[in-house]
Amino acid sequence: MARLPEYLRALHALAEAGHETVSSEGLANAAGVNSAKLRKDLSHLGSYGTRGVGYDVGLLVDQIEFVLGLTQRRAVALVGVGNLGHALAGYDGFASRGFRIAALLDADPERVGEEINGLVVRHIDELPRVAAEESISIGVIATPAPAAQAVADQLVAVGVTSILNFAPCVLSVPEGVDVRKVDLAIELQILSFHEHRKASLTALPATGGSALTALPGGLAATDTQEAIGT
Amino acid sequence: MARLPEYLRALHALAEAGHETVSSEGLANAAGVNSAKLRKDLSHLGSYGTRGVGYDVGLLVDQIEFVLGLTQRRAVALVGVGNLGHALAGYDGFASRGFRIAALLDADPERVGEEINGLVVRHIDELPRVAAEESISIGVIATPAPAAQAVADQLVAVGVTSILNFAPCVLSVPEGVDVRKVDLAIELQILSFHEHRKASLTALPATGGSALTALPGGLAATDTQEAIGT
DNA sequence: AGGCGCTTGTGAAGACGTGCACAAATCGCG
DNA sequence: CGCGATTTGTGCACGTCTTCACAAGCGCCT
Repeated sequence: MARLPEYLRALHALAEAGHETVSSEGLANAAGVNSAKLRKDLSHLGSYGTRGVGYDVGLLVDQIEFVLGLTQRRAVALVGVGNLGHALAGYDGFASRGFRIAALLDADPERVGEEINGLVVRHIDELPRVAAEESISIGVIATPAPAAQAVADQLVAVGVTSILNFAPCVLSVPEGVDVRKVDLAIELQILSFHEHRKASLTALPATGGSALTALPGGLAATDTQEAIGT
Repeated sequence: MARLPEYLRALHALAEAGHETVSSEGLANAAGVNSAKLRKDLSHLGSYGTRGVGYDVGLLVDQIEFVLGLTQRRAVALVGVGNLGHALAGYDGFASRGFRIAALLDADPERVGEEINGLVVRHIDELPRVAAEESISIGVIATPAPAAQAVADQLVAVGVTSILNFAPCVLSVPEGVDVRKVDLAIELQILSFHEHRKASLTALPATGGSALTALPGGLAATDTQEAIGT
């Protein structure tokens, strides 16, 4: 499930806070989900808590890390060392969550040779050699949109089967290759949609507004963290 | 819907390519979704294409931009000018997609006064004044996790009702405030999960592996762009 | 040993999203 | 004017996800 990493993060936080065990209710709160949902998710893993007590934090961490394939530290190749790529290369959240940036690549000769965080930027054409040196398990694309498809093709060609795409475009990849997309502008636009909806609702509480604003009330973007607590 | 921004991006690309109209099939391909789903989404907007012809690209762009509330250029306050925040401040994708970064804020006095992309970093305590000057409609949190909740509270206090959170933690906000979360490490972990699953499957095609790896086959992360095209 | 409170795991019901398949509608051409 | 090609809009069925509610199990206290 896509929620497992969230549970894992919450569990790490709980472990650091000194908790040995945690109830489904407690973990659900920390992860921002329903407790029943959490229990069902965990039961799908075959993970056993103990009734009347809760889940063993350390054990659960190990189990989830295993399921997520984090027992090995995965090597990541980052392509595109522009604005965003630069930030990603310096983001220490990767290292602390089970990943190792193994290579920085860019097509711009101007950028090749630059050192970021102890890693030297290499030219994208060296990708085959890089892949031979390191066992790249995930490719991250942080290039401009027009270059993204070509980069994806190159990554696939050297055997990468998981790609995280920050470029605002859809990638075409062979079957068996997984692509996840993160588009910062889209996130903002979804928020903008909610803002617009909220504004229309408060401005025209009775009429309901024009046909366009009078969308079904339940029209909500998925994955939005609704209001929690106070 | 969360897919509207994706449609919008595809439409802009089509418009630049010179297309006047587009069929649901064509737009669906460009946006990476099923054509039936696209038609249903568009019909929920009350948007009318013409049968036998398709959708008018320009008209559809206007409609979606209106629904998303992009007719006005929304002001964004970015809090946390660290690694990631710095990149976001310099990301031109925001400006070109309907947003304007109106303020850069940070708690570190060291960073206050720094100029990024023509904007000066101000101290977070100036947030009320900033909010009075500009009509902030969205707040972006790019701080370390421990600071995120406090920042969120401050944003809410000055009337911000939409927050994009890059910090790896869940935020607690009052009802009526929307929070979207983007966690780069989680995206990688989801890919790692797929990698692990694929590896287990090919390694042990018959046995199915241990109880933990033998997850229901349909256990897939949502929002993943499955293989498309060749 | 027995009972009580607490927590997990799960069955069932409902909501929701997805995709097929087809009727209705429009355009172009003879 | 009529017909065929094409494409939208949508009813329907299906699978998935979510949530409630409760039985089963565990530990602690007496």
